[in-house]
This record gives sequence, C-alpha cells and structure tokens, in this order.
Amino acid sequence: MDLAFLNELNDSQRKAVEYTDGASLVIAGAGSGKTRVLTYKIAFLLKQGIPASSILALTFTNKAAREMKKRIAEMVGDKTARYLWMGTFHSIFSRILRAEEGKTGFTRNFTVYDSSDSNSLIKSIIKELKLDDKVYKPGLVHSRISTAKNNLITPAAYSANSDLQKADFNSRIPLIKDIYTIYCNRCKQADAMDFDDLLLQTNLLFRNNFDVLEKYQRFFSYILVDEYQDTNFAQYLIVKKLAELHERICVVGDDAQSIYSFRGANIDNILQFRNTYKNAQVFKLEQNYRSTQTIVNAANSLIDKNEKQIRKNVFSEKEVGNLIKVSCTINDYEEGNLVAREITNFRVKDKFSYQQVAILYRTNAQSRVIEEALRKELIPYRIYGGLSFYQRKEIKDVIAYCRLVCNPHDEEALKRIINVPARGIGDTTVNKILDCAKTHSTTPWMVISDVLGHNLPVNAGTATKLANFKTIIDNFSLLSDTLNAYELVETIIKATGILSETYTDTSAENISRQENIQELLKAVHEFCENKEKNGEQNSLSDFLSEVSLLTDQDTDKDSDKNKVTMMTVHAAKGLEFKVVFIVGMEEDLFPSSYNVTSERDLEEERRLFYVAITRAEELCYISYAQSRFRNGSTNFSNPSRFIDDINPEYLIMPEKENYQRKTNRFDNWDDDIEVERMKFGNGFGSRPSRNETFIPQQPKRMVKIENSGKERKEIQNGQFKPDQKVKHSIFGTGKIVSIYLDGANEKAEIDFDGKGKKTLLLKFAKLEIIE
DNA sequence: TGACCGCGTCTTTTT
DNA sequence: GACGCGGTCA
Repeated sequence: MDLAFLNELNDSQRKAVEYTDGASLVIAGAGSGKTRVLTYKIAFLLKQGIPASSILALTFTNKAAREMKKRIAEMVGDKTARYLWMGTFHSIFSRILRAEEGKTGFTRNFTVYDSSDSNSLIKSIIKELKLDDKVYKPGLVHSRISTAKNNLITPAAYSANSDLQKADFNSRIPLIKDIYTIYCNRCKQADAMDFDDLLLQTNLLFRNNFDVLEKYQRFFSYILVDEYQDTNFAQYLIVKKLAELHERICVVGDDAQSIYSFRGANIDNILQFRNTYKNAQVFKLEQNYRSTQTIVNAANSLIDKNEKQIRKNVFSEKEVGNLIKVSCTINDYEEGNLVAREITNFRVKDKFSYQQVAILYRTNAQSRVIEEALRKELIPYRIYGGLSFYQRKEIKDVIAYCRLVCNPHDEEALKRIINVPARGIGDTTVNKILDCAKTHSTTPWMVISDVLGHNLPVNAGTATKLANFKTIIDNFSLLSDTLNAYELVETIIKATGILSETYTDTSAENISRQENIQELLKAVHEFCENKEKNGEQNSLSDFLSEVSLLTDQDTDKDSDKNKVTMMTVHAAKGLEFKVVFIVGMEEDLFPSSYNVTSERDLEEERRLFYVAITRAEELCYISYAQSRFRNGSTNFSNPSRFIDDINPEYLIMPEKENYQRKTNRFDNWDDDIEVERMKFGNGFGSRPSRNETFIPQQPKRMVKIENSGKERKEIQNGQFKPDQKVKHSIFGTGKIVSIYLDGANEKAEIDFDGKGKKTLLLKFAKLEIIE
C-alpha cells in the first residue's frame, strides 16, 4: 500500500487523516488545508480497502463535491473513486428518497420546488384563505415554514405547540399553522418537495422505517461532513442517526466561518460536537497556508471580539506582507472607481492577472455601481450570484415544461407555462381551474384532463384550448419513454415555439435569451453524454432530479477565465484570491441593519467579515463610502464598527482629516488622480448643511435623508417614549432607548434586561408599558 | 384576454 | 431602482 502521500501533510493534518476508528472533529482554521485533510482522509480510507460505496461524504455545495471527487480520483484512480457517495445533503438524500419511493408518500419522480415555486404556492394559498398578503407576506410565511421544517416540526406539531402559536399570535399572524398545513398537503398532492422537505422527509423516512435506517447505517461505514458549522438541526439529526451504528464519523469545519444561520444553520452543532459524541477526538488545524501574516493576524484580531467560539491560534509562516489599506470615498460611485483604478494599476505594473482579483460585497445590489466602474476601465469581470442561470425566465419556462412532462401534477410548473407562449388561457381560466381543483380536492391537471367531469365553468372555445394544451404535454410524455433528456428537451423547445417566440425580435435581450436556451441545451447534452459514459440513466426525469439542485456556482465556463470575480461574501466561502477588495464596509450595510437584532446576529456578521478577509492571499483592501445610493435614495453612512475591531497595527487608515472632511475631496489610493464631481441622485443637488453625520459617533446609525433634504432621526410617538419600562412577550422586560423612524417603519430600540439591546418594529412588537 | 401604465413596496445572504 | 400588482383600455 502506497501511503507516501501522507508525507505531504503537516503533523496535525496527518493525525486527523489517520484517525479513523471513531468520531472526530477537525477544527480547521481559515486556509489551514481543510479540503486537503478531507480528500486525503478519503484517499487513506480507500487505500486501506474500504469500498468507495460505503463512504458517505457530505459537502456544502455541488462544486465542492465535484472538485473533491476529482482530486481523490487523481490520487487513487478514477475507478476506485467513482462510487463514492459524495454530494450536498440535498442531492444525496434526494437520491435516497427517490430510491425509497412510496415510504414517504412521494414517488421516485417527485419534483423539487425551488424557493420561488414555494413562494408562489404560498401566495396562492394566502389568497385562497382570503388573507391579507401585506400581513401574511409570502416571504415571511415561507421563512416561518422553512424554519419549522429545519427543526423537524411538522404542521401537526406546529399547530400543537403553544409557544409557536403564542409567538404567531403576538406577531399577528396566527394562521401560519393553517397555511403550513395546506402548503404541505398541496406539495404532497403535486408530488413535490421543497428544499427543506428533502431533509425533513429524510428524517421522517428514517424515523418511521427502522429497517431503512438500519440498512443505510450498515451501508455507510464511514461518514464525513464538510462545513459542519453550517449544518442545521435536520442535517445534524440525519448524520447522527446514520452514524449511530459505527460512530465512524468525521466532521470538519470552522466555527469562525459559520455564516448561514438565516438558513437554519446552528453553530451549536459544532460547538457541542463533543457532547453528542462523547469519545470524539478533536484535531485543530492552525497553520494557515493561504495568507500573509498580516492578513491572518488582522483576521484573528477581528474574530477575537466574538464571545462564542472555539479558541484557536491560527498563524501563518508566509511573509509578513502588506498592511490592509482602508479607504474612504465620498460615495458608492467613487468607491467603484477607486477599485477599478487600482485593478488597472496592477495590470500596468503586471503584478496580478484579472482572475487573481476578487471584489466582495455584502449584498448583490452593490454589484451594479462596481460593474459600471469596471466597464468604464475596460476590466473584464464575472458576477456570481444574483439571478442565476437556472432562474432566468426563459430557462425556467423550458424547465417547467420538462417538469410538467415528468410530473403533470406539478402545480407550479403548470401555472407557469399553461399560457407560454400565449395560447389564450388567461388568469381567469387558470383561477377557475385552481378553484375547481380545490373543490374536487384534486390537482389542476386532473381538472384539465376532464373538464366536463369536473364541471369547469368555461365555454367551448376555452375547453378546446385546454384540450390542445393537454395533448401537447401528453405527446411529450409519450416521447419520454424513448428519448433521452437531450432529445426530449430539444423537441420541447422546437414544438412549443418557446424559441421562435424570441425570433421575431432582434433586441439584445432576446438574443441573450436565445443564447441562454442554447446554453441549456448544451448542458443537457453534456449531462446525457456523461451519464451514458458511466452507464447511468439519462432520461428527462434523471436530468431534472439533478438540475433542480444546481446553482449558479455550478455553471463555470471557460470563457470566464481571466476575469475579475465579483460576488457576495457568502458566495466566496471556500475560495481564495491573491487580491481581495471588500467594499461597502459601512454601518447598517455591513453589519447589515436588517440582520442584526441581537449580539448573536452581530457575531455572525463579524464572522462574515472574517470570511471576507481570509479569502485574501497577498493583498486585502477595505473601503467604505460616506454616502450611498440605496433603495432609491441617497443615504449617509458611517464606517463599519468592524473596522475598529481590527487591530490598527495591521491597517492603513484614511487620514483622520479625510474621515470628517466636509468638502468634496475624497481619499484614494492614488493621490494624484483628479477629483471627479460627486454624483448625487435625483434632485439632490444641495447637501444638508449639517456635517455632524460624518463624525463617527455612538450609536453609529445611518441617518436617512429624504429627497427633500430633511434629516430624520428620533421621532415622537404618542404611546412610547425613551426611558419607559416595557414588557415584550418573548424578550421580557426592558427599557426603551429610543424611538425612531426607519423608512416608513417606526422602530424602537430597547435594552432588555439580561438580553441586551434589540431593535423592534413598533407595529409588530406588542409592547406592554409597565411604568 | 392581453398589453400597458402607474403606483406602491421592498429591498441579505442560498441549498 | 426594480419589480409586482392592480387597474384600464383595445
């Protein structure tokens, strides 16, 4: 057995790889070779003769799985590696759920609803219940349902749980339980699972079928989990159950990089690992091979401000490197220019190529200004995230046809394309069908299949149109027995005229739509060839079962080589770049004011910043703007408190003078560049005369400037005043710090006894005045 | 039924 | 600024 590759590891990496007898936790600091440990460990297991098919490796993204599999194949050979169970939780367990069809009430061809399908279904349920969608906001309802599912709370349990009912009642949305119940019934009827179902149903499968659980427990003799800090309760429990028999489980992660709590990720899973697995070995990887000492030390000094963490000593033995330059510009527009100019500088000096540079931001909306600036400087870039390929209208339309062909009961797919291209079946008819399906407790497809039998109140013309539509879909379904995915998708595109719909128009938009459809065809083609090569199925439903779990990250193209990368910090997790620009480091944006209502949330934002900094290998730039065009108006902002969290010895700060400057000058990295005129939005020619908004002060709160130029801060409220003592149903008693207006929302900042300061929306908070 | 217009709302991150 | 919704008109 050739184990020479183990010599490529450092001491702690090697120990982590070689320990295979029981549970282990690998705490991997940023850049410490986490992926290396995982791949080498799997290779190590394989070399010892453990069959690939008995190793389950769960990753966070498809891309991570693919890359890891590739590396393992290089080490141990393609044949040995091929049968590894490696993928995201969602893709692995959707495979298992399909294999175990019938045990969960879903067939093996179940559709996967993406978030917009879920939202759309929730929206129609809210409408059917005649509820106000301003109160029952679909997004909000979805997130409540999602949270419930991630915590394995079924609709019945949700309705029965008095705490949840009380919370919903206090939030004035007591009927969530009904929406949740109906939502689940409708999904089941449509033979559709949403993302969260994939985890929830897996748990139900294992809970209700001990024999099935036992089968997989025996089957998977070794389990590895990557990015364990970002697992939620549903994922935690799946892993725990599967590992119960052997306890040969190895989880890898970094608590300092846990940034997905909004998706239900629970950092306690990693913090409490040793309580779950009493005999667990812990390995710490602390040497960072990625970044300069300055970057590592700066990141350490930042994360040190977090209370909740596993202390570790991440260090780098690379060169000391450059200090992190912090820059301040007058507005977001100049910030973009600053970044673009600096990137051009690199090119002139031949220091870095474009693909070694990344620009990271907190929100996708920030990409726009930066994009403009890069374009002006003729810098090629690639934006990740935002509207992903598979969320584009034309792609979703084609996919919806495919979904309907494989599963005609898929309500969301039906609604989407029943009138695309226009065939005279409008909203009125669709609503009648939905109504009718509801009263007959059946699916819309059944109604269309037998219009007369269901007494659908439409005229003969409409009935014919519906019959024609049904014939189209039925014909495709017949073809699906003989054609592979590529042939069928091609037929669908041609026969439905989706493509020809765009032919008439030669606008740039339509050309891009055509290209996208061609791109999709290419992807299906590749899928079919790949599957054929491996002797696997390549029918349309096989394609669909994979495509619904793909994301933008998975569509890398060769043409994207040598471009600057632009993405959110979240999307950058796991990646590394020679040069990283972190833009928009402003209070209320980063940390995001929407996100932060507690110290716990603030710590997550801080971890997010930590992730951003540690992406950089050699150079890291941080910038913030004094004003920014956001949500249709210009807002003044203060530098992020996180900048102060970094030990200043690693930073070059903008000169203090610039910090508070009242003139139109801005600080920049090249002092000789001419100052451009500030760009302010509509009718905002005159700046407010007050300057104090530029002076850093506590609390660092963004002051909203209306277009009229008026400044609004704290406001009067008839009922609530600062210093009042109040009681909240969840947070208990506290004292009001301030009442202020955020946009149109009246908010209260309250210092709760023992719970710290929180910001609440007055209209929802239901506060009781104590004194 | 479908195209178009204007208004109001909502702006975080993603498998 | 962008999008979705509701209303109006052909």
